[in-house]
Amino acid sequence: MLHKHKHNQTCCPVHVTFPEQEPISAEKAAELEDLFKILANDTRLRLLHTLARVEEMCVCDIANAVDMTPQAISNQLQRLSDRGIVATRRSGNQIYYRVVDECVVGLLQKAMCLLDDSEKLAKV
Amino acid sequence: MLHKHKHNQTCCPVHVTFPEQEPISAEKAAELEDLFKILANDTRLRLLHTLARVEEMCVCDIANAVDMTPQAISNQLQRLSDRGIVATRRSGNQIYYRVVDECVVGLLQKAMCLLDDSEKLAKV
DNA sequence: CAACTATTACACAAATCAGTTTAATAGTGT
DNA sequence: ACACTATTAAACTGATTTGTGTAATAGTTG
Repeated sequence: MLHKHKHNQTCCPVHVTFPEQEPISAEKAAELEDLFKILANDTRLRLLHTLARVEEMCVCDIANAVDMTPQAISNQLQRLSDRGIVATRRSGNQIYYRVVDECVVGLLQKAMCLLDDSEKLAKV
Repeated sequence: MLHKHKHNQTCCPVHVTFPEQEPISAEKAAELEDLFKILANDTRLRLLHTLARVEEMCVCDIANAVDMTPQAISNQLQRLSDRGIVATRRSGNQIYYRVVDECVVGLLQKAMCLLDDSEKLAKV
């Protein structure tokens, strides 16, 4: 039952080790917590995934895309903007959001891939 | 100011796109949220990082390593165990924890790498 | 300026969460 | 059986978070 790794996965490494001997610093752990926290919300994840597939999109269009109110969307876009993950551009009445931190999207992509892997494993 | 990507980073892809045209499903977003949530806590991150560097470790040793009470540690280890990220083995009085989900550790490693990248960028 | 649209700001209520405290459980040694 | 250690369970508190409702702001159009 412990033979979890079939070596036919697309994301998971066979074995991960941390080369450094030192434990992670409390400061770095806090930074990591912040990073994961911003991704630990299904609304923000859907916003990010939506924005990652287009050049830019205005709030009401995003709200329609995820079927939520513009207020709720604006709340979360603000948080993504505060972290520098997305940025805005005003054009008339609309405010257009776009992804500027590709790294975070890369992390999201990796996480989605991991989930797919475990689903595959679960089906065996 | 928008030229963020210097192409000398170690983790961040230059540009990430999601090949699929469909938006992420609410169900998958919820799964992702759960995955990131478990990582969105500095205590759990320190536990994971500690465990990823050894074969296995008992609760009191982990508690010492991160300088917290065994009760607090046990709380979080339980949550990691519930998700199948770590597993336990009893030996006498001690209960030894070990990492069994290397994928999650891989995600942690990638996140740490991203943070290092942004620090490097910030210093420029 | 007035009416309208798009977005954000703010206060709020419900839910979730982390660490503490206290108590219970499991195993060891005498 | 008893004392002891290691770990977990359960209840509790304070803090954080999310979407909602309402109001405010910015821009457009007539």
